[in-house]
Amino acid sequence: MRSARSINSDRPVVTDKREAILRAAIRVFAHNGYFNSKVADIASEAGVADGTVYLYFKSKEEILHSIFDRSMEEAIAAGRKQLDQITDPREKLRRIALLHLERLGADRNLAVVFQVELRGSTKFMEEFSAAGFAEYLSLIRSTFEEGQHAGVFRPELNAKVVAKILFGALDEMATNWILSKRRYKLAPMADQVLDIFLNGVNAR
Amino acid sequence: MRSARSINSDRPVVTDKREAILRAAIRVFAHNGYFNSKVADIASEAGVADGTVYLYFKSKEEILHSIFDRSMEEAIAAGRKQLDQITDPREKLRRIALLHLERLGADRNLAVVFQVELRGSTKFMEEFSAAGFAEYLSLIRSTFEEGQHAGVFRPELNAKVVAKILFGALDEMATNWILSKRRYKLAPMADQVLDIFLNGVNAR
DNA sequence: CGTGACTGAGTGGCTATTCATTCATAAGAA
DNA sequence: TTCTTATGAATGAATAGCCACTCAGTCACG
Repeated sequence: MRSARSINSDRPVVTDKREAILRAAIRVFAHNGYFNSKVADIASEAGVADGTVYLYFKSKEEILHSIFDRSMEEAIAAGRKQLDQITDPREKLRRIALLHLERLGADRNLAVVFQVELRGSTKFMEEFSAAGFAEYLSLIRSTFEEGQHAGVFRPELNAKVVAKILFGALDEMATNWILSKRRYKLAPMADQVLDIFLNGVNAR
Repeated sequence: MRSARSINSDRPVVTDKREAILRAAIRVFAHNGYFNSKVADIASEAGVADGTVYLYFKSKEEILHSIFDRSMEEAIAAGRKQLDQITDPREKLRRIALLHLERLGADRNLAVVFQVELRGSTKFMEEFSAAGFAEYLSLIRSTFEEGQHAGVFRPELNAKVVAKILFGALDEMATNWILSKRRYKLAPMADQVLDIFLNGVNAR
């Protein structure tokens, strides 16, 4: 067995083993929690030796970072692309909410890492907050502000607060979905949230 | 120096050292995170020896549990008491939201433990979820249902989902407040949340 | 052969928990 | 009051176990 290489690359192509380790880590973190997960567990879940993990990642912590960075990047890129097609701010927010819950609903393990493991320390929270969450929140906020200018949302509302409310509501849907024993589809909750939310912020 | 004893008690009064350790733990957990906190740190912060911690708590984990249990108990008791005085469901929800944010806003360290450290593992989440969070969510839900029966809230809404939305919004206010560098009062956010929320769920 | 990806046993550092010992105070005796 | 003994809260050094990370060696391939 050998790892794939791209032509003209002087380093191992990052896709093969690296990807396997990342996927394994998501599963292991989701099951045991970040702090209770051993690097050895991740390695064996990925079908590689302990040491191999360190050929692709500097530390256990970097694995968690990579999971977050990659997923967030994907999500935001996918989001922006879809939003370009839409002009109505209400419809944009609906799409954001739907994408949010669809993405988490599609991979329970990833959702656990996002909803639970990434929240487990202020250190992570602050780092991640700086990176992705803040950008995401501000995407919601600016969309809302568009709507205010367009006259479809109540102009006296504080857009920052509104963004947090919507985000918080969606976030709670996701967390509850993870913790619930009962299995149901997450994505459809988006409409219920939006129904109430839009009713609350619509200009009358 | 001696530990306080209640009259006719054959065991050390639990308030003195135990309380000191609990308070110290809140500070230490808030600063370093649960998993990065050493029992020795808690002991020294509390001004006792390492071993003393184990005279009052079975394990490090039990300390975290105790923090949660005691705070949650206090909060729910205080909440129920205030709610008894109110009949209008809208006003009840407003009071719940206010109490929620006032309590967290009053003690930043405790808030960090609640918003961040307690979320750090599915294990904790599930245990705590079973105990206190679920009860809290259902308090919100049943209050909302009262309002539906009284005809002040839209009857077609799913009360469970509505409860999660309100909780999620408040929860996000608290988390953001903790992570924010800027200092502002948390409690007043309750009104902004309720404004939008009630607008969203009011029967027209 | 040469290369370098891969291996996995071993190391070092760390820390939750234990327990033999100390000592302040209470209780009893004179 | 003063001395003696008993009690158990408090201590903190020592233990025991864990686990992230390293590195000397293997091996498949070109």
